[in-house]
Amino acid sequence: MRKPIRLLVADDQPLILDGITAVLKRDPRLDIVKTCLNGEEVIDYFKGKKNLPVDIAILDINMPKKNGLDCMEYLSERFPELKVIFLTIYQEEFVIRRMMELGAKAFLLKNTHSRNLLHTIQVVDIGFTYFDEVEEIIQQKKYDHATFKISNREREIISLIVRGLSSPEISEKLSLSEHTIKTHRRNIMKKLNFNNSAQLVSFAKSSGIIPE
Amino acid sequence: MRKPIRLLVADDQPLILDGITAVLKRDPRLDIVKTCLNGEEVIDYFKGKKNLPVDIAILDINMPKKNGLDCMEYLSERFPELKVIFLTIYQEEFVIRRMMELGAKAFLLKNTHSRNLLHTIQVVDIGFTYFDEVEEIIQQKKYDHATFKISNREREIISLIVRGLSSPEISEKLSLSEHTIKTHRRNIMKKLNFNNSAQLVSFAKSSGIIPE
DNA sequence: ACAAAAATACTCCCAAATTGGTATTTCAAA
DNA sequence: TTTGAAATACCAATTTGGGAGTATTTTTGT
Repeated sequence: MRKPIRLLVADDQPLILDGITAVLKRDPRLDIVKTCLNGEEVIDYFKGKKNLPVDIAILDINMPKKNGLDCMEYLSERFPELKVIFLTIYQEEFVIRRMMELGAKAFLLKNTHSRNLLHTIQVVDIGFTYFDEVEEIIQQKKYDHATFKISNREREIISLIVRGLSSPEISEKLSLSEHTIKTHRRNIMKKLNFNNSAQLVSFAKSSGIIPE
Repeated sequence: MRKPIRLLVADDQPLILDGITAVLKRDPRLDIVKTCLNGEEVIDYFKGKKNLPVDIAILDINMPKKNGLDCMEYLSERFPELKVIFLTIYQEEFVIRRMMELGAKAFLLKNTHSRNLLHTIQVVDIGFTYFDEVEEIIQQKKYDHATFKISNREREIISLIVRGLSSPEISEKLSLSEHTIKTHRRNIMKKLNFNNSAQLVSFAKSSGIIPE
């Protein structure tokens, strides 16, 4: 018999991690070597390992501490042979681009069926790639390239707006002039092509562009 | 041996539904009678049934078609003996209040461990209730009775705000005076205790109070 | 070292949102 | 049937947000 495929699975929700693990355990060709609840755990696991301890890492993108993309960035330097499959509920273009840039082997939306996950693992193991719905996602996106040209400061301000802070409150919190915040807001609105903050918050919430 | 506990499980993400099901199947005292991917499926399953077909329904709150709360509202009229356990990633006071109002037997955050879910099922089966972290959630926000008294019209307006419409646009769309919209907005903000619409949108998006 | 991008900060103007008060009509429940 | 809630609509005051223009400093990439 072939050697089983060694897997690492990371998801920040224990129940879901347990669930995915339970599904995978039903397949005897798979060996779940390690499960992690956040990105730091993933990195810690690989730290100090001389040889590649798993064949495939299945990573949730949105995780506390370090997200899945950050993990992969770190890991693929040290272990270029490691194959990574991403799992996420979000389908944002900038995330997909980043993921492909990093050399991910597969991408699955969380609303997939478990047989798809099992199938993808097999396919990736023998060297293929699989990107679920990615073409549709990239095509149907109306936001232009500006979307992922949001700067870190802008992202930070979006995050505070989403958390319900007003401009005066943001300027207070960041120790900046209220004028500066207004400029940032204006630039954000222009880049993303919105006319009011409700649209911005709505977008930010559904897209996952904002951490947490 | 005791009769197994008959379960219905509903979650809109197939992988997670599969995962939860796989976890539950490991316990021989449990019998997963039916799984559903949305609220309509749940209701359809009960429709036409004379006798209660399951003992406990485990419902995700945020589901397309009909959400978990709507499901329970419908089901508990016809099957008051049905025990409902809610699963959600959100912990909005509004939702919890509504859930308790409807007579839910338990509430679990999705970041719980699977052993908690198994334990909760046992506990609920013998007639107890279990509300995960609910006291903390409710305590830290002083409850204003108005919270879940958002009217249908108000809900409709929240929905339009979330979709990015301004007050003039809403008044246009609903053929109402702009004054009326302003009054509704004021009442909404007061009832939910928010100071700006970003907070409202953020809340609406997270809590799932708005049917998409 | 230099050019480009990001971050900072100011001007002015207007539209929209927020907060307060008041009042009428409609409708369902007690 | 009457009470109360919901939906409608107005007036007024203030704050915040959105749009346009400009400019300086700081950081980043080549």
